[in-house]
Amino acid sequence: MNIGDVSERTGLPAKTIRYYEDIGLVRPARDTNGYRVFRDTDAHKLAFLGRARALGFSIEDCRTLLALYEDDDRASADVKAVATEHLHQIEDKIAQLQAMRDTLNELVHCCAGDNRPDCPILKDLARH
Amino acid sequence: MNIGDVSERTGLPAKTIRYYEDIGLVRPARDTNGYRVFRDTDAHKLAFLGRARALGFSIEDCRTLLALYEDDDRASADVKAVATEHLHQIEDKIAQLQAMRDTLNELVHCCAGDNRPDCPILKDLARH
DNA sequence: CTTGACCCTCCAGTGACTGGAATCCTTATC
DNA sequence: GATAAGGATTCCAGTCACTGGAGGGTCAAG
Repeated sequence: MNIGDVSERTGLPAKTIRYYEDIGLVRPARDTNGYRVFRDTDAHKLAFLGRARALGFSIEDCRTLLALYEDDDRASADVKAVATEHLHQIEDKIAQLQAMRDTLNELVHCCAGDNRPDCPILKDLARH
Repeated sequence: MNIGDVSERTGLPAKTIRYYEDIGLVRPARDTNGYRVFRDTDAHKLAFLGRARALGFSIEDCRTLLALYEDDDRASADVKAVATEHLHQIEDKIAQLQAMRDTLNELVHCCAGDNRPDCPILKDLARH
């Protein structure tokens, strides 16, 4: 499989796949012409990475998760710890964003949005 | 006012304030010794920026908002447009994160988290 | 033999800072 | 006057996870 095929299969851009090789997440073989050759296991790993990234895991988390995935002697507790920590971070982020949204929502609703200069949004930002 | 004073007043790190000068958001005067000299209007602008950033506005949005703030002939509609667009982006982001959270939450709850290797989180990431 | 679709590497840029090195200025104390 | 602490300066590099682009090699079809 060339990089284009595996890109289509996994939905990851070829650039991203090359980058993942660069940082050691996958190690595809090479053809005599220098092209990367991906086996099914490589494609599988990349799909795994794509899904982990889609869940918001950092690259380093992905590296850890991949290592755990390939370790038959892993403890599921280790996987759960990574996921739980990540879950907490997501929850924090959601709370932050919701606070922003609530404030913004109120400000936007208070603003007439016409051609006059008077604006409660700016007033709030500039509050003395 | 030196950078340290304005940093304390606004809560922005000195590094950040220098960076904001670098990208042209503020233009403090200079003392004969080369030190930045911040007037009240500079401190005020920086506080404005700090609050806009805290609401998640991008630097470019902040630049726009600051320009609108300083333009007595602004139309509040222009401010509202920036804020509304940003609000939509935040709402999208929240929805994304909530979807991640829901998936992760379920996976985490399904995982025993013991010393056995069997793990539904990895199973989901690796789904064939 | 040419065309177009692939593939390769390498370098630079993104956003919004942040850390660190090396140096200079000010203020207080001895 | 020396010294030390604390604060100021500049400049360079790094963060994260890619992404874009230049410049060039390879392959299959017509």
